[in-house]
Amino acid sequence: MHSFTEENYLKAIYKLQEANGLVVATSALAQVLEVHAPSVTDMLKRMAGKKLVTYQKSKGVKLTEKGRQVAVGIIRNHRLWEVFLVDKLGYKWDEVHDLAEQLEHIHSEDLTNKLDMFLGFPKADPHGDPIPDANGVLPKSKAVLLSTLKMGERGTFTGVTDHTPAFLNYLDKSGISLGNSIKVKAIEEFDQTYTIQLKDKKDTVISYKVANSLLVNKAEAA
Amino acid sequence: MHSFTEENYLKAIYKLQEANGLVVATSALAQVLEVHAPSVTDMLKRMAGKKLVTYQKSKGVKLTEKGRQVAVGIIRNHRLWEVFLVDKLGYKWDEVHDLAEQLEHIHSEDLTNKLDMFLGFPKADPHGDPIPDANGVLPKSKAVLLSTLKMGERGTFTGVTDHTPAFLNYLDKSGISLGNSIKVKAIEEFDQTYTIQLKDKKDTVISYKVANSLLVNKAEAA
DNA sequence: TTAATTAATTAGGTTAATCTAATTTATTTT
DNA sequence: AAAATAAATTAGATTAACCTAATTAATTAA
Repeated sequence: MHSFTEENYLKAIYKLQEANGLVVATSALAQVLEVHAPSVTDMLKRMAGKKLVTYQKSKGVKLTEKGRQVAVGIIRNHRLWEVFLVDKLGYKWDEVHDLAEQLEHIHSEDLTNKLDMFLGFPKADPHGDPIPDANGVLPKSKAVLLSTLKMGERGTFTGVTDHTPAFLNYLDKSGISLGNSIKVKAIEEFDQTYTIQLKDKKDTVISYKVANSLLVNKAEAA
Repeated sequence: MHSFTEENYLKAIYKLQEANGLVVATSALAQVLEVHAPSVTDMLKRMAGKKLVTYQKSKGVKLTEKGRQVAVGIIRNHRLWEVFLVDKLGYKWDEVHDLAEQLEHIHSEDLTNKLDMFLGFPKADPHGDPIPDANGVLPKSKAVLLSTLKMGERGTFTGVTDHTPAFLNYLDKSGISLGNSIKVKAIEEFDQTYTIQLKDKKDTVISYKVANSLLVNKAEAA
């Protein structure tokens, strides 16, 4: 079995690879894992020895297929436990991340699958992030940033790109919840402030920063 | 926070203290933790430094109050997770131990308490072992071994002292389940084999070994 | 394209948790 | 009580995961 540390490296590499391209830099890993660069170099060598990553000196790392499987498995665990915490235990969506960081390392495929069933095979976690299936397949999402919509366009709010409690709380406070349909009423040219209309609600003004952190499934043009 | 290793030592010391008396021997710990004696000596010194145990060279260890609190907290976690696994995920009582050994180390009192509530504040785990409350108080049980009952006496089966899957499976196979009322119909003098009557069932013959691994709440004499 | 800057690696250490082999301390047995 | 046995400790190593300081490699700027 893999250590928690290895699993955290794998997850971090996976996420950086998704976000920024093929190869991941030592410094990027050091930053997200909150360790110093030489520790990363060290660890990557060990992980390369276990065929979890391909590592080329001073060139960065990539996951091997084996590494990707492990990484996706952990993400699956994480997101399922988040659903459990919110749906079953009554946690709020901004409270579950740290607990899920612990729970994701429980080693049992069987438990994961039983949990999945218990939760009713959810397709996304409380933040709208897709849950990989038992084979490690992630549903391809067609969601786009709200900030890419033009005047008059509509969509359904399906996820966030900023997972900080601060941002999630802001959304709660503003009455913006997953599943809401949103229409762009106006975009201020000067500072790209968005005026949006939430289903059955009066218009709300959000900053570009916010619009750029919300994922929506764009409604088909009528 | 304490490491998983420390927590496992604390739990082991707690259980040995309960079972065998005040002070726990290095060798006993080495055996249950499946490590070698010098590792135990080493660890005990470090734990004594953290005031989790009182350790006297060559004299054995005891938990401090602080150590006891941590140990009982872990046992609380363990047993609550076992209830979760059986009641919510559909595991059998002989399958949950190893998973609970992992889950017990999730660090969050709040999670433990929310889980407790979600499960309906169970008083015992699937094997009948009592669950400590949020203050670390364990309900005192008056259960006795079935092997201490005399001819004609009755009781309710409330727990086991042998938690091995093999034994638990044997009980399943024999139709002996937690909560069953049991009456001693006969005790064979020669080998102490018990003939017992299960509620609504025909008589069953069990060995002394089995009778000595079953806990019952003795019925008051009418 | 050389110089300056930034990123990554090597070298050498630390800590927790383990090990084996050797020694010391306790407990039994004669 | 001395000898034999068993239990515990010390001594010295190992491994994973981290660190700082020094060096080398890669990138960017002049």
